[in-house]
Amino acid sequence: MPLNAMPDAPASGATKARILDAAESLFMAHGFEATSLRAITASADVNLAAVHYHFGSKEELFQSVLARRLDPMNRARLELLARLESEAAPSPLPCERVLTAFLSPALTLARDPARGGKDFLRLLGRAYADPAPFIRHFLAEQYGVTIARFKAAFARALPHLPARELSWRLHFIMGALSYTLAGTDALKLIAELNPHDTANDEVLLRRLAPFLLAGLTAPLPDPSTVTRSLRGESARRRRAAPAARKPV
Amino acid sequence: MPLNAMPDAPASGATKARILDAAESLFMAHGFEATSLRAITASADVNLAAVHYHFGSKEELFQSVLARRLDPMNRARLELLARLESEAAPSPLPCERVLTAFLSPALTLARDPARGGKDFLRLLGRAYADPAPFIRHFLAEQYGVTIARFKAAFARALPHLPARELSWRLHFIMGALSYTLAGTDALKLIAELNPHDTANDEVLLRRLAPFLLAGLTAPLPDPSTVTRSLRGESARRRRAAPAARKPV
DNA sequence: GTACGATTCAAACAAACGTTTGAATCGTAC
DNA sequence: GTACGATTCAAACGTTTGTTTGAATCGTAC
Repeated sequence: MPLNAMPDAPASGATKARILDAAESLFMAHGFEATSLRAITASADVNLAAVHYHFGSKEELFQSVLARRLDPMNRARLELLARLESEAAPSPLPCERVLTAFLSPALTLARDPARGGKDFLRLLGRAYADPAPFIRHFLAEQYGVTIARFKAAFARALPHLPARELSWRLHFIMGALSYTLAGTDALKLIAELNPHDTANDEVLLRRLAPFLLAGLTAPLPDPSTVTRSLRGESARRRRAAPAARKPV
Repeated sequence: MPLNAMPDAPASGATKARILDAAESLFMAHGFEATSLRAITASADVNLAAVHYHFGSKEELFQSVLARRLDPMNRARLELLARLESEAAPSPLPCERVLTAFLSPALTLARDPARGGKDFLRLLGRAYADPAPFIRHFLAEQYGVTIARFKAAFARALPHLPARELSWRLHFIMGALSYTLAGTDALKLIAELNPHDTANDEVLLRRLAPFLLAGLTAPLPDPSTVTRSLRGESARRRRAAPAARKPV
């Protein structure tokens, strides 16, 4: 009898893939430490030892879960950036299009080739905030060249921006992006974001992009602007010369 | 012999505080799940059972660690906002000063009353991304009124911005802030941010504020702007009508 | 059918976990 | 000094953890 090529057969050779799917979902929901291998293998309906047979350890499983989708996403980012740059040549690619090249592959992934796209992005958002060395090393290796490439593209688009300022702003962008992707129900903290919005990642990124672009192209900070009113001497100055305030 | 009031005595009544300090540091470094009570009590040099005697459980200890600094910080935020608003009355408080009222107490905390200020902010950044129910419930209760209050202040400063758009942008702000505060060495991913920068939180927030302000006051998103080039038809349009691009 | 590498399985491993217990100790009021 | 509540302590509780083992099973080539 033909045992192979059955679409929903649990005993097919897809044990490895089923472990990856279950692990992705559970790691996303509870984090790396709080997810046990027994919970994963039970959810995937495979034997406990299968994880070590196919992946070697829990940490390697986690890295495989990330790499399965991160790898193609970063490749798509680099390819899209190269394509847009060659189209715009010889003039440098404008800032908002570099940003598009960075965000849109994430959007495509969120819209889910196969299943788990959104779960994965939330997992990725969590991984960014995890200080575990094996996670940080993995992300650094996986993201290093991509970030460097985009940083160079942004530097060309924003020649007036000092390199260190650009580094910080890319850091802020990664923060807003990963936090948004992590999509904890901290949303409910803020307000009446209806379920429609949270479900539609395209709407989400269409709102995120202008926000990030504005921050990226913001004027350079003025040393006296932000921390001025914090020491308690703002009352008199505020009333005396309100027009002296900088239009940040 | 006078056993009390010794500054560095390990046997003083400060057992509870020593547990809080050690827990704050270790929770920051390894997260909630990956930090064991045995590691905490060993670091604090107290008996293992002291945690349950003084706090009841590991989860309640975690909440106490957060509340010890979050409570005063949010109170300072609300008081500063009220002070600035009353100074600006009857005109509404401008956007950048509402943002200042939100950020500067975090800066003050980072500059460390006593010790552990920076460790705590990194811990808080991690907690934002943690989906554990008891953490989310705690943060929602702790932050609910503060966020609502600031949202109202921002709404007065930005009357043209739809309420839902404002909610999203506050969400992005929380993301960039918490990710920055979490301060994982993802910094090293991006670039040559020298140690001086990462050590100086004032510099950090002075760079974060203009970024966030620009995003907050960005023009409303244009439906066709962001996702346009993502489908693959951008080449012809880009060359044909470059002037049609919106100056987002 | 027989042999063999790849895979799955039930069972057990030692270690670490959060939590509980009950006695020992401390500080203070009588 | 005696009594008492608050606190500390060593030890053990039962569970769960990641990992390992060795035999059973499968799929395929001879």
